[in-house]
Amino acid sequence: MKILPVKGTRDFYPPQMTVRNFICDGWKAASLRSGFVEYDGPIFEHLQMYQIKSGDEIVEQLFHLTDRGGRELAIRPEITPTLARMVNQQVNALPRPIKWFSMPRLCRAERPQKGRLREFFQWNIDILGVEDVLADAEVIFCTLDYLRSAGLTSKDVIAKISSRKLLAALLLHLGIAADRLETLYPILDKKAKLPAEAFEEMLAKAVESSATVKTILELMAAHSADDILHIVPDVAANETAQTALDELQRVFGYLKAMGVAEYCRFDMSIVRGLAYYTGMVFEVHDVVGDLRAVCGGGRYDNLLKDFGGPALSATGMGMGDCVLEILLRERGLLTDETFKRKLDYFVACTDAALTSAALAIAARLRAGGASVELSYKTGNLGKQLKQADACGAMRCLIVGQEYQDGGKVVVKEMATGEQSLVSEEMLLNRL
RNA sequence: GUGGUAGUAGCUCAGUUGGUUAGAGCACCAGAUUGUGGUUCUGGGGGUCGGGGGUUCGAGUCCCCUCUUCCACCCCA
Repeated sequence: MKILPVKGTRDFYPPQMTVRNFICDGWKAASLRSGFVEYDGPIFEHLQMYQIKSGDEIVEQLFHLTDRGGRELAIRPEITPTLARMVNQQVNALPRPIKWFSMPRLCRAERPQKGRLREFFQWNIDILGVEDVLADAEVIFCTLDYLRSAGLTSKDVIAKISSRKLLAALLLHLGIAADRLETLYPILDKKAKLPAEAFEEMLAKAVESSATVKTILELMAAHSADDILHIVPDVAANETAQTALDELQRVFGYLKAMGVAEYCRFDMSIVRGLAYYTGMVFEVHDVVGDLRAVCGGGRYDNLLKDFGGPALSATGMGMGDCVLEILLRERGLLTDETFKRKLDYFVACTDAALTSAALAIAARLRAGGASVELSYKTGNLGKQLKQADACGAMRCLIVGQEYQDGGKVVVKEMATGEQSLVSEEMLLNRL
């Protein structure tokens, strides 16, 4: 019976694995450049852990199971709860600031579509214990630093940045009741995902005053502090709003100082659906705009307390591999040439009697740190050169008559076809 | 969970109103070529036509169910 792969999963054959490693290596390098240290947790956790942050609906969207002891478990659909649990467990022993990154394999029981599968990898960076917006700027910088290192320019991607604190202050200022904010966020978050009319209709249902609806719509299109002051002039006297605005402007100032300002844009329509964000929020999108968000993040100062720990401020970002890979491919940043296998040497042997000598040479080269492949067949040299070519070997060593006669091997440069006769000692000295 | 789309070799796809033993290109393996690769030529292996059921003398082709893919919703941590 033929067994099919599970819906929404991927098999990583060697070429695909090369792509995955390319992405993960880039994530890791960027994290380390910015001073983050790596952590990981178990691939499953208690189901309850995901309900704390996201409620009961979440159960339908993740893979859960009951173990033989009756424990309700879930395969992790995100790693932030694990991070919160791990940090809380050792919160008094961890040196501050806590700058951690991870590249977990996650599973979500959703219907697969473009840029979204049921199993994927997600780069997470988080800074805990820093209330200052410097940490927010660092998170955004590290994200952009990676995207830049992958070859994406400000013509390819844009970081849209806003502030939940600012949005909340503005909405309260406009007379929205505090207990209405949480229901309003998911609606505002839909602005870019819905046609303008449908969005306005949804908003009108949630907000009574049509004048307020109009003002909110104007605010959603704001791209600067001036825009906001123009739309709501009397907000200048609102202390909370002013503080939030000042913070946001400091974030942009820091991002400019770090040389990534060209990627960044203030955009009030970035809200994020989740209730738990408390400050800066941001998303990176492709400039063309036909893909879902490349990544998203923001400040979440209450989460650790919600997980039974002390109040500890936090800010972070998550980036999945699916949309990123589509984007990198579309921009020609993942080409076959990039992933051609590279091998230092291929050892060919033309006489079965010299097999041991060829093996010894290969082993010494390997001991010297070179990558070496060899043929498991002796004889037909043409066939072995063909294999050397297929392996992506830069040089082919031919162990044959010359070795028997004078202990030398033929070194053939695969790119040029140039050949030279070299002693084994000289060969090893080259390493 | 809802709607649409498609499924024939490892991959990309042909396959006539239902009609003999289902084809091509690429890839793979072998030979031409037992000491010289990328080119070329010759040959070979590889298919339960996604799966199951039905109609029919006869189904890759028509009907039903199901699985899977891709796309759009719901959701998006």
